[in-house]
Amino acid sequence: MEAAIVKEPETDHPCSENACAAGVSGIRDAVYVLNGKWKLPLIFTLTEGPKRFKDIQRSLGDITPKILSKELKELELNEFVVRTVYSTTPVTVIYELTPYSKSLKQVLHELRDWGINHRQRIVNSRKTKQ
Amino acid sequence: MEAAIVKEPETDHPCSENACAAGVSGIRDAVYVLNGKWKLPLIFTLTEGPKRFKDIQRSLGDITPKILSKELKELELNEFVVRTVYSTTPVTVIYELTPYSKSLKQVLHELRDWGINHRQRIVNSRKTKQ
DNA sequence: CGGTATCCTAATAGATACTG
DNA sequence: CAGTATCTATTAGGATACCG
Repeated sequence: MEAAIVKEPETDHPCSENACAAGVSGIRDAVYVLNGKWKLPLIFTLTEGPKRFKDIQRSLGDITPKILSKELKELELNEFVVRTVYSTTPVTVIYELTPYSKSLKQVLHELRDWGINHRQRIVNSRKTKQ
Repeated sequence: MEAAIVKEPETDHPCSENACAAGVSGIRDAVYVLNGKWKLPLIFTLTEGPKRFKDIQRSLGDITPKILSKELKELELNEFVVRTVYSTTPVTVIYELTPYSKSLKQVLHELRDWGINHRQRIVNSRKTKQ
């Protein structure tokens, strides 16, 4: 993930015949840039508006500064996030989504709804089991 | 990921105040079960219909049998996939999506479209840069 | 074909402490 | 506040070989 923005799009998953290719590799390309436990939640929380480092940390609950820092850098590299420094004392740093990252709106929306639903399903299934 | 189906839904990401919680934790719950490089592509390829182990492997391009086996087991545990064995010689094993996994249809659709688009964006940006 | 077994690397992630 | 440094544990993922 050192320079994902110029990473060769994976043209080399030799799909069985022909039709399957586009779909599977579309998904793979998406998963590739949105990898890991934190990127999607992080982008999602920034859809609520620009936030400071510490605020993002609080929103995500239990991410350590080291990981958050790394994730933010990757998102910057891939042009999802912009970082702005204000020379207050102490400095204020604001992270916000780029216009491009708005293209993820539908994905995030669907994923969030599905996740909420899925959790509910698990909770229910445990109730009926006992 | 040993028994994700009974894993405690993560109620413990102490969101800053109130409104942010539902969204972020919805996303986190979704990412939690759909984790890793392969689950989404794997589910996607099965939306094309039931497939055999080897066929799935080919569809995904470069997944090793060990990883594929592990991923399929996790998807079975979480009730996304059903495994059926037919007593031919040699045996035929078919994997297919459960009705529940159809609930991921919109997610997969959006993600695939986004991925295709994202790849195109990168290709274009490289052209204009040179 | 449908997997396991073994070995291995690299990425992920967290704890804790510290700095400008 | 906004991170970095260090150190460590866990996991993901891959190579290769093999088995029924």
